[in-house]
Amino acid sequence: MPQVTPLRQQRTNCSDCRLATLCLPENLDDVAVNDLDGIIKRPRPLDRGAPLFHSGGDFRAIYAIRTGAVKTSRLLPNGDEFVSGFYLPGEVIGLDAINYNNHPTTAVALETTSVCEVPFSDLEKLSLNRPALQRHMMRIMSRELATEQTLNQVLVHRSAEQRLAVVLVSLSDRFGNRGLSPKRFRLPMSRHELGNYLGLAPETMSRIFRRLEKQELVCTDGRDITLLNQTELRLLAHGESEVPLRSGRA
Amino acid sequence: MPQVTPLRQQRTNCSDCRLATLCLPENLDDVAVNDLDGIIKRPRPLDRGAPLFHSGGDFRAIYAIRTGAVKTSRLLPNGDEFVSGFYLPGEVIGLDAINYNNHPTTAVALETTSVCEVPFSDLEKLSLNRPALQRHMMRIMSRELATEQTLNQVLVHRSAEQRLAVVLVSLSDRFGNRGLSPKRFRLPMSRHELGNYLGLAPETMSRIFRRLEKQELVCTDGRDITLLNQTELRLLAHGESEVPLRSGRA
DNA sequence: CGGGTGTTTGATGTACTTCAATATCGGTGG
DNA sequence: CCACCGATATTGAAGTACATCAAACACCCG
Repeated sequence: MPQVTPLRQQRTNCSDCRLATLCLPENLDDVAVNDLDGIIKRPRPLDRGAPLFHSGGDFRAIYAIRTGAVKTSRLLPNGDEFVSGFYLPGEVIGLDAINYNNHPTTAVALETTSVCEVPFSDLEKLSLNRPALQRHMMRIMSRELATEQTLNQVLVHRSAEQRLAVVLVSLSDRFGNRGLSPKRFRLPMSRHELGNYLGLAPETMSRIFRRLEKQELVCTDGRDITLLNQTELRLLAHGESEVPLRSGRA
Repeated sequence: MPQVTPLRQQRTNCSDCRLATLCLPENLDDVAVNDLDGIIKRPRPLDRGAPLFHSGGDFRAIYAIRTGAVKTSRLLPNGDEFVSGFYLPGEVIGLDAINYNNHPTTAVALETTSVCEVPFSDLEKLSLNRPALQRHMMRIMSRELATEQTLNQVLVHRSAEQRLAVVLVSLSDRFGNRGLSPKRFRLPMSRHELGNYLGLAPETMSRIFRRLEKQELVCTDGRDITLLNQTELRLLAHGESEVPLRSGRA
């Protein structure tokens, strides 16, 4: 597109994107990157609360987040919402829709969010001739799978305090990998949403946060979080602290 | 291999396998099936308790179960075991190892079990030229991902009774799809293992089973299960019963 | 027929939920 | 800029589902 690029849309191709190391396979050659770039759409940013796709909606594309944050959730017939994930820049959503050809979850922007839209049929065709790309797709999905399994076990076998420690550490790592501070960050989601994700009541969230503060592990100011003692927080998250596990015996 | 096949090893290729509809993509032509068949190894059956692979072990292959049952679990440094999944004939394990190139879980046979071993590097090469196969791999992983997410929400947001209902229904469906009775089946795992998987103490498992029996939903005799009222059990499992959810409010 | 494992049952404890009320934040308009 | 409002967060008191402890019981394979 040899035309004037609006100021807002700098960095609209993969080769310039500073998230490329997270998004793209390492050993993808320039030609392949260009091909990939060719199929990617970059829709205008979503406002806070705007849906990226709806539960039950047709599956057409997967999405890589460029800026902002997204939550995915399932809506039950009775109106209950179950939050299933939070996604940050460089992360990919929609992979769980490939099999049934429609999205099991609804994805909503938690703040102003811009994404790369990758039409899946194009991606499939492209990856047929690109070993690196095919492998990358499998790796992303495999990683997601392993993460989800780990999460499962955390949620099932660990106390509220440990669950919260786990997400805080996870967010810290993810912010860190994106060049932001792993010590101080702002939660993109409400306590309510975070609690829902962890299977905890908002009141419990509040109490647990206060408990972590009393232990001088974290310091909170609304959604702003400061990790005061990462080492100890990680021990807590990994269940290697003195605190016993829930249902920990064998 | 034009040589005499031992009696035990009947049905040693994909085209004859009655699980092919579960295992293989629908629109894979005969040539492709033969190629696939060429890379698959069929090791001798595993005895009850024998490991298929170990946590931390090198990732070389994924495995499709032919007969028997397998459980996967993570072992914590302190000796605790977290059961992460149960797998039946036609199901594939090891996909979570692709990304980090080693297995996050240990897989153990719950009864005498035979598997198809699919070396992953061969599979990758093969699927480069086979759109149907590449798509199939993605679909399997996508399905696994969606399943895992659903499970997450079940475990986090639902009561012990509903969790048990969910696995029973799941097992019923899976046995049904494999040509076995969806009403009567034998659990391949102990109550302890099932409880661990669901995040429940064995004592709780026992009590919940008795509760389901009192409600005339199921009938148990050790590991033998009979589903007496599938409709109601499914309602319970899907949270549409009168029984309230745990932490159900939005 | 024993002993180890897996299951059941009861009594007690507790982590988390739920309910209810108050406090704080973030935005909007006077 | 402050007043106001709804949404979000906090705090306390009471209830409950499940874990834990302890002991009896069934089962299976030697």
